[in-house]
Amino acid sequence: MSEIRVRFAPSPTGKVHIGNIRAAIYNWLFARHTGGKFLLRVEDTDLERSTPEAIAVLFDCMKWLGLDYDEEVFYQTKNVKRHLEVVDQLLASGHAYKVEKTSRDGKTGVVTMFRMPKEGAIEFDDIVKGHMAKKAEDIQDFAIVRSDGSPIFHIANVVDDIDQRVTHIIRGDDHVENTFKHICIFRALGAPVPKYGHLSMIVNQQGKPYSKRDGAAFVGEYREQGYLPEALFNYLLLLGWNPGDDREVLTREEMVKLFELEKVHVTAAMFDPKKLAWMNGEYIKKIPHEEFVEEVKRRAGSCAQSLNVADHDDAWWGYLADQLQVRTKFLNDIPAAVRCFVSDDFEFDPKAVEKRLKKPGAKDALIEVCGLFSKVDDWSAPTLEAVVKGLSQGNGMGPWVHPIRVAVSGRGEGIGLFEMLQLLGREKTLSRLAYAAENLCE
RNA sequence: GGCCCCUUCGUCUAUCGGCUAGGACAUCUGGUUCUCAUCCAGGUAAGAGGAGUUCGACUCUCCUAGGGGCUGCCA
Repeated sequence: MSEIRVRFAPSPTGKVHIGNIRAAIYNWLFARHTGGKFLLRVEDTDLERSTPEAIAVLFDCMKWLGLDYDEEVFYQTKNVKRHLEVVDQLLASGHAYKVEKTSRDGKTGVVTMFRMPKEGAIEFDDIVKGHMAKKAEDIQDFAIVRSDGSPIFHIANVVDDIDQRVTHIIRGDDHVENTFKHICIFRALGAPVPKYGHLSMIVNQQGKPYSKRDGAAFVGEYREQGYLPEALFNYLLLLGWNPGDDREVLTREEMVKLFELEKVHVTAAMFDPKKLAWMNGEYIKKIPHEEFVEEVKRRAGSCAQSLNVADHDDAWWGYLADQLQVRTKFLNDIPAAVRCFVSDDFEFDPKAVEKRLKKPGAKDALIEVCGLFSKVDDWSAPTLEAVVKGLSQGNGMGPWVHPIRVAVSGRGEGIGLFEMLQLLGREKTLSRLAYAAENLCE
């Protein structure tokens, strides 16, 4: 048996759909698991939409997800001559014929049709869907060359698969009906018929096929929203496959080792943004410390133009990142969370102000801690906590903690308060407490 | 309309004739805690419906219902 060769064959439209990229993931995993080759074919015959930019977006998405391919990229447009040669072959052998047809939009012209067998059944064993059979009489002859002389998908696809020596075709469910036709072309050409595996669709929360109207349907949008490629990859993989045990968060190595196309589900799976979000959080927690620190620095820069990363030392950034990491669900949440640390220009959440500062006693509490804090020599979280603990006398620090938090950060939630104060430093803390007591309390 | 495919908690799924139907997300309750988050403990929640085969069916067969795909000079 020769080596396994699979391909991902998208039309570059500038957007990479998640259903499509899942097919790429399954192809990639199948190739890596079996030690075969994962090929990329760009079906760029639609000259309107397949621009260099669109192709760049495709490459970018694949790189982002770590879908590396083997061999040279195969461009369908470069194989048109071959497609037409094969059509001549089919014409000569009687498997194809020309006929004058009128298209739906009323144009009349001569197209080349593939002649389907008129009796018997076409059968194949789909790796995911099982045995498939269809009576030949139920399938009409179909066009393979347009009246303008350009080859149509069916012939181009089959010829390219032959030329790329593809052994397994793993693609979307919407191609099952085409498979019966394609098998007939392979046979007419005397070429070996590849094995097929058809993947179910991903549906939205209404149970309908996922479309661009359902919010994030394109890979690029997840990237912009701060999802990690590993999380998207893992989530998409789980939509229709599982390792057979209770593991869900898997390393790339485990995925490659455990993936089996035979275990891919036949049923459509509903896309659940909540579970993806959870998984993203899981992956964020797993980011190595140093890497997360860099991520925080980078994102912090986007919320404070005047920020000079060097204003703080590595220990400071490391401490902040540690506090943040466990609470971060999306990388895009980072700027808002760090804003009060790197800039004095931050928003006060009206609800938090209402709830914590506009309350009787809040002003006095702030003034009181402000006085005590100003006398602290050792400006560290434990010391500051001891100060507030002393004030509360064991009755709960809430009356002090909440107003302080809102006063210094503008928000009702965030990292531990005393860690926050330590990071802010004495000067910022005291001036913000004084400002809030004076201007925001009643 | 015709042809093909599918149907377990709200969602993703385990189960390959023995099930007190398991896990995860979501949700709810409680614990830890200065908030949020994390973490820990626990709860609610499922075999579309109907026949049959069988000692026994979620697992096999058939029918019905519901859902999806295809039915182009799109891919």
